[in-house]
Formats: sequence, C-alpha cells, structure tokens
Amino acid sequence: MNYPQLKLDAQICHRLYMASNGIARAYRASLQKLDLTYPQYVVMMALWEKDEISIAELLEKTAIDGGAMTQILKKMTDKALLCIVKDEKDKRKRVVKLQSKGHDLQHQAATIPEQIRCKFPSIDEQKAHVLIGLLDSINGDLA
Amino acid sequence: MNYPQLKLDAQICHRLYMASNGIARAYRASLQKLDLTYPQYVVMMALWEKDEISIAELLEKTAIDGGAMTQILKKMTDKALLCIVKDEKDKRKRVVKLQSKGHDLQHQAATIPEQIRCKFPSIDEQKAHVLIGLLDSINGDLA
DNA sequence: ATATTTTAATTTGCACACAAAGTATTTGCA
DNA sequence: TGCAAATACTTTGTGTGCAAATTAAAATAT
Repeated sequence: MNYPQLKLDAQICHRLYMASNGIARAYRASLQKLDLTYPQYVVMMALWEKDEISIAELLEKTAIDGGAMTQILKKMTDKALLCIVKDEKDKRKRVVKLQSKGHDLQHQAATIPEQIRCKFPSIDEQKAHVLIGLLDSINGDLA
Repeated sequence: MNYPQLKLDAQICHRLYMASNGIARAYRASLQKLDLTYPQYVVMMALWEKDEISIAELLEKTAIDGGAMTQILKKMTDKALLCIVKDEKDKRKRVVKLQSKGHDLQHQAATIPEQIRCKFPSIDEQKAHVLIGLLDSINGDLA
C-alpha cells in the first residue's frame, strides 16, 4: 500500500456510510410496524412539527431530494397519511397536509426513538451530545 | 408538538443521514473525473489494499450490499478496472482481481482524500479523531 | 406590456440499498 | 454413501438519492 491515505480504515466517509446504512437498517423493524420507510418517517416528523407546509419547505426541513420527494409523497397520499392541495395564492406551490390517519400515527411513533436508542448502548447522552456537535459541523461545512 | 423526542432536530439519525448524503455528494465531482461512483471507489480502495480476494471478503471489507455488489462489479468489469475469475478450489467462490487500468487509477485517486478534507474546514485532526471513535462505537453496536 | 429570469414542482434515467427468493456447490452428519 | 444444512453468489422487485431536463407560474426587467 503506497498510499496510506487510501486505506479504507482511514476514511471517515466509509465509517459514516456504514453508520448511516446501519442506523437506517436499525429503524426498519420499528418502522415496518407503522408501514413507513425511513424517509417517509422523516416526512412525518416534519409534518408533526408543522403541518400544512409547502413542498419546498418540506424539502428544506428534511433534506430529502426533490425528485424523490414527489414519489414519496405520492406513496404517502396513497396510504391516506396526507394529502396535497394547491396553494391558491401561488399556483406553483402545493401544500402538504396531514390526514387523520397521519395524525394518529404520531402516538404509535412516539416510542420509536427509545426503541432505537436501546440498540446503541455505547452511545450515552454525553457521547450523543458530542456526536451531534460534530455532525452539525460537517453539515455546516456542506451548507 | 406533544412528543419532543420526535422533533427532527432531536434526531441523531437525521443528522447522520444528511452528513452521509452530503459527503457522498462532496466526493462526486472528484470521483467523476475517475469515472467512479462512491461505492465503486470503496471497492477500489479495498482492492488496492488487498488484491485477489473473494467477493465474500470484499463484501465484508466494504459493507456494501451483496445484491448491489454483483451489479457494481459487473460495471467495473465492463470498464476493465478488474476481472472476476473462478476459484478452482471452491467453485462457489469467485475471486476479484485488479486489471492494469484499475492499478493505474490509484495514482490519480491518491489526491482525493485531501481534496475532500478541504471541503470540511471545521473538522480538524482532533475532531476527526473523536468522530472516528464515535462512529466506531455506533458501528460496533450494529455488529 | 412583453420578454427574460427565477421559482416550484415533476419527470426521467441511472446507481444503490435492501429483502427475499433462487442456484450452485460444498460441508457435515446420519 | 447419501442427504440435509450451510455457504457463495445472483436475481428480482421496491424505495430512494441524484443530476439533468421539463413544465408551469410568478417575479423582474426592459
């Protein structure tokens, strides 16, 4: 190995890749019970925080890709979790609105964060705090 | 918001999701010059470290999905970066072997880690060390 | 007021991640 | 020896991330 900087072991990105995929996998069992995928869960969390927002605002809060969002919202509409209505003031915009089924799902989802936390015993509250700070730095550099 | 634990802002997973996607995006421009995608780059790094390994060993080192690996190796074979030969001792196994074009690419790839590091000015060496430790903890919990 | 640019969202095509099912081949056990 | 279980890999179908092209409407400029 002439280039030690190319060792897989030296790559933060690869650890992040594994961690991100692994955590998404860790969520899968819990989310399957709610018939949600991980990005769909992210959309739900955004809407539980603030309902009736435009697709643009939803894209900004979730950091989900615009092209993917169209498909994701279509599936969630089919599942009657939400509906999409035209904005009469600006006909380019469309507003995403929770349906009753989407509202109700929040109660079932409330236990998910704790379920996931249990799968990561080595991350205590202090480490979580440090990790959040570091990830915010990375995401800040990306902005 | 009756469930503060469901706030997007409280989710480590969402930060990790954004960071992982963002870093992959940060690599894209550099990798495009080598005609590689990010997972293909990971495969190359694994092979530069140790050539002529079985697909199973490659899967273990890269943490890439098995189903995806078949497709990825097919594309890399088409690009003459590597070839796949049967293992005569165990006919279930197949061995992945770099071709000359794959070997040569290492020289061009050598500058990539530094190119990427420049895009993350807020992550100094000490923070990188801490982050690596935390990600290893997460990945350890997942194992 | 019309033309240009910008914004909001969708569409398309490609590459992956994943689960589940399928195909060989080998191992291990009765 | 023969047969079930394990191993190595491929295939298939769904969901997503992304870039680039497209459509439609609003904002801005001339």
